[in-house]
Amino acid sequence: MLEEALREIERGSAEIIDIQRIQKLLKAYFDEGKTYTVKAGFDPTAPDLHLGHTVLLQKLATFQKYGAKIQFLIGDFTAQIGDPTGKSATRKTLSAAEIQENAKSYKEQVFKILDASKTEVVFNSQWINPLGASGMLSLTTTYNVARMLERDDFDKRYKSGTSISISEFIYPLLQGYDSVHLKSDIEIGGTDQKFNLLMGRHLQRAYEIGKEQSVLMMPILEGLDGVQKMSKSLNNYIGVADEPNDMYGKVLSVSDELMWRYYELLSTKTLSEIEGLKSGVESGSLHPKAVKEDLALEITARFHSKELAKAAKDEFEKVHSNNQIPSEIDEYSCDGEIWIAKALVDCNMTPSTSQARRDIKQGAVKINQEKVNDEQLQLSSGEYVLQVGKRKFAKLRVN
RNA sequence: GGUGAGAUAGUCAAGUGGCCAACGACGGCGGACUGUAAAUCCGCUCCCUACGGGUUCAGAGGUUCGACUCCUCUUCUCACCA
Repeated sequence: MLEEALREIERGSAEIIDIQRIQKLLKAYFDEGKTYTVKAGFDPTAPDLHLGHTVLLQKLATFQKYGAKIQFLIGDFTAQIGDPTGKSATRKTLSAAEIQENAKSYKEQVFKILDASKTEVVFNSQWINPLGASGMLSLTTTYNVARMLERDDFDKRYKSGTSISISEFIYPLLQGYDSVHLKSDIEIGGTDQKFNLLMGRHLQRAYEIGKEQSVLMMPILEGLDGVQKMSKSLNNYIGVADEPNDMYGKVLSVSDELMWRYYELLSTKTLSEIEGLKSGVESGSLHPKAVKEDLALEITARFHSKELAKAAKDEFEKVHSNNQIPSEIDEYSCDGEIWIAKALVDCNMTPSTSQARRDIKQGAVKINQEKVNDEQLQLSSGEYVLQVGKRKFAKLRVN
């Protein structure tokens, strides 16, 4: 049991510092039912979660299974500074109102994964504000500028003469101080957070609270392309708020290789179950597509519901396996005869008539399931189902 | 503050007077093959009812029959020096 718990906790992690302590905590839980705390900090700047963010949440959920109390920290104070990690320029500050708003939507999304009864949501302004100038001052005596500048990002900016605000030096200290205040046993975060996470250990020692948190770092999740990190700006993400059909389709579109990565980091299946699936696929007794469908179902169901996930699966099969028209498609109408290329633009299916012509030339355009060959085609009055490529559909009524 | 280099389509990056709507790579889109996979192969990739026309190569002027290519100024980026 302890063995298995450890395996699940280590699962997918990039680096763990002081694993022995985690072992001890787990042992105390299994032997005596003692709980412990796991802290994870979230920046309330970006409340639009995608699956990349849920990797951490998933890990927290695993900890919850094995006796952890989660300290879900919303860095409302620190967000006013902005984490300098990986940034090449000083960041803008957010207003208090914006932070509150973001924090709220955070909470709404997060409890789809975490067990609310074992989670304490805390805001670090609660203890940082009372710290006062003197508290802040004594915090700054625990570290020095030379070591701060060892950090890669600071180092680069320092050498190139780019501005580093003093407040940015404060950021890691405050994040570390959170661990002091919360007396966290473990803190988890992304690999990019290593410096900040270690600061927690340093400060816990400096403040002599009698423990030093273990640190568990999770890797950055790859996006749909399987290469770059999942992010909104690269448009290779699966959003937590995505529609069931989109979500299901996106999961199914990842490569087989990436599927295993997603299983490891996103699925609630146990490691041994996943091993079973893997050997099933290798031996040929399981079709990779079926395994991927299960993953897509699981993920869609988590953020929506079992029923909606099943419906998304059915819809998907209808459209893609059986080449039928989706049940819900956008409808448009226009007056009078219309040129096909113009119609495609008007229905938001192509960005320009030039593109529309190219698509027609390449045989990508269908009307009522029939391929269009004539670029000059005029649509007279009637109802048409337009299709470009495999996935773009629209219904057009010409009056 | 001084000197030098540079700014080209979504990104990177060729082109240094006409052959340039601009090589190539990546990305994206489409087609074939499939499991809407991946890999692979092929095509497309500024706009316009188009064998033609229009607007593009940081911005503004200028030279020229003709400029992405030459000159001037402006803005921004980078490197070296101080």
